[in-house]
Amino acid sequence: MTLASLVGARPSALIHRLSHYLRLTPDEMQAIERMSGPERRLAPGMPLIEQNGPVDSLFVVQHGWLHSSVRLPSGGRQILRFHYTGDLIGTSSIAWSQAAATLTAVSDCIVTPVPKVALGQVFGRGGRIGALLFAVAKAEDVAMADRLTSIGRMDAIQRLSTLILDITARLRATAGGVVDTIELPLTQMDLGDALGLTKVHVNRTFREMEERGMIARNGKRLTILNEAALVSFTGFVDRYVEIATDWLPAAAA
Amino acid sequence: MTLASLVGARPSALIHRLSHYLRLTPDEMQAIERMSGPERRLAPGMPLIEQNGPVDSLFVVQHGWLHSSVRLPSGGRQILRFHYTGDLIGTSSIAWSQAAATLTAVSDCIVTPVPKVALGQVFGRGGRIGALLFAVAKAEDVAMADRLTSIGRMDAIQRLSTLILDITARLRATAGGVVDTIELPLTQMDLGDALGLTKVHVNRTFREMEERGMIARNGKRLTILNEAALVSFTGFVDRYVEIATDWLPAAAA
DNA sequence: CGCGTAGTTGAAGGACTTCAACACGTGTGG
DNA sequence: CCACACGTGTTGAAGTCCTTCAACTACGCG
Repeated sequence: MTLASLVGARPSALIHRLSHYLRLTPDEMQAIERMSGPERRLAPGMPLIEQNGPVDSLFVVQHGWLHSSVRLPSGGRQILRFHYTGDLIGTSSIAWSQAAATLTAVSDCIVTPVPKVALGQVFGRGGRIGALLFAVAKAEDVAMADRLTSIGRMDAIQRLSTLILDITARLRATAGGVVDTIELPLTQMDLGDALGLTKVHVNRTFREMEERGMIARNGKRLTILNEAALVSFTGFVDRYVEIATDWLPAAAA
Repeated sequence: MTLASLVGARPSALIHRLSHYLRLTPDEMQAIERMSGPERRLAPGMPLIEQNGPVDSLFVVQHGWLHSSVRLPSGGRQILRFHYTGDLIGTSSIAWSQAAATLTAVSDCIVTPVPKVALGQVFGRGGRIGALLFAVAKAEDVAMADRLTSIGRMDAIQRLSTLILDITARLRATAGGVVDTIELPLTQMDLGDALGLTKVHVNRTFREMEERGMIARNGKRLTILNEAALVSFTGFVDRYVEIATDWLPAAAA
C-alpha cells in the first residue's frame, strides 16, 4: 500500500517540490499530504480567489499555473507574480481574512485547498517542514525583488527578457528536460500588466527582440534563440534551483 | 531577576514586535531572546551585509532603520525595501549562503545577529513562533507587492506619496503616538532608487507636491498636510497594523 | 577656505503612452 | 451558415512623463 493510495489520488506536488531541496521522511510526507483537501479544477482565465474577497484557506498548485494580480482604483492592473506546480499560494490569507490579490488560472489548473489551521498545525508540530516552507517563501521573496528591480530600473526589452527567462526556468522545473521553446498562454496585455508596460509597447518590444534575433515567435509559441546572451544581458538569476538547507533542524527519528 | 537581565541588556525588539500580534508566553520569549547574539552598532550609511558577500546569520533590528538594495550591472541601484525596529532581516541568507542584497543603515542602528541554525531550532521546536514568523514574512511580502504595484502602475507623485505614507506608518509603530511630521534621513537619490525614478525627478515631484499643498518640507523634515487625501489618492494600505493569528497552533502549556 | 555631497533648476531628448485604425480568429445568435 | 461582436495582435502618429545633461546653489566638514 503506497502513501498515495492512503491519502489521495496522487502525491502532492508540494511534496515533490520540497523533495527537490530535502529528502523527506515518510512522516513528513504524510503531514504534508494531510494538509490538503479535495482537488479543484480551473480553466484558463478562471479566478480562484478575488481581491478583497473572504479567504480561509491556502492552495497547493498540483498542476498548471496561475498568476496573482491587483486592480487599481484607476482601472489599471498589476500582475504580481506567477505561481507554478508545487507552489503554496493564497498565502496573504495567512495574515488577513481578506485576499490582498486576485488569483487567476493561466493554464488548465488543479489545486487543492489547505485550511489555514492545517498549516498552523504543521508549524506547531515542529520539525523541518515549517522551516523549509519559510525558506521557500523567502526565495519567492527574492524572486519578487528581482521583478521589482526589473520594473524599477530596466527598459522594456530587459523587462520582457527577464520575465521570459523566469517563466522558462519555472516551466522547465516541471517539464523535466531543457526546453528552449515555451507555450505562452499569456496575452500581451497580461505581459504588460506584469511588466508595468502597455500592451502596445509589449508588442513593439516583441518585434524589436525578433528583429535583433533574440527570440522567435510562432503564435503563442516562443523560442529563446540565445539564452546565454539574454541571461548576461539582464543579469537574470534563477532563484529556485537551489536553497540552503544546512540550517534546518534535524529530522525526527 | 527579569528575563532581560538573564539574556541581555534589553528585551529583543522582535519580542516587542511579535507581542503586537500575540501574547507570548515566557518560554516563547526566552526562545526568541536566545536566538540573538551580541549587539552591533551601525552609523548611517554603513553596510551590514554586502550583495554577493558571504552570510551565515540573520539580524534583528533592535533600533533604527535600514534598507536593502541591489546594484545592477548597468550601474544603477534599486532599493527593495526598508527595515524597521523589530524586523528580522537578511533573510535571503536563509535560502542561500550569498547575500542577494546589500543592507545599509539609514539611521543610527543597533542590530543583533541570529545564526541561521538558531532560527532553525526555533522552527524545529514547534509551537507558534515559527508560524508567526511565517505570517509576518507574508505580510512583508504583500507590502513589497504594494511597492511593485506602485512602481509598475503609478506616476511619480503617487509613487512618492505611497512611500511617504509607508515610512510614516512604520515609524509611528515605534514612535508611539500619531505623528504627521517625520525626519527623513534619506537623500533624494535614495528615494529615487526606491521608486524607480531619478533624483532629479524626485526633486521636481517634491516641489509639485508642495505647490499642490500635499506636503511641507523643512530641510530633512517632512510634514504630511492632508493624510486622508493622500491615502485615498494612492489607495495606500498599512499592511502591518493587523495580522490574523486565529490559525496559529496552541501555545505550549 | 576649499572640497565633496546634496539639492535645485533649465533645456533638450527619449522611452513609453495614448489614441486610433485595421487585421485576424473565434464563438455566437439571428 | 453567415453576420457580427469581441478579444487579441499589429502598426502609425502624436503627445507626455520622465531622463539626461549641465550648471549653479547650499550646506557640512576637513
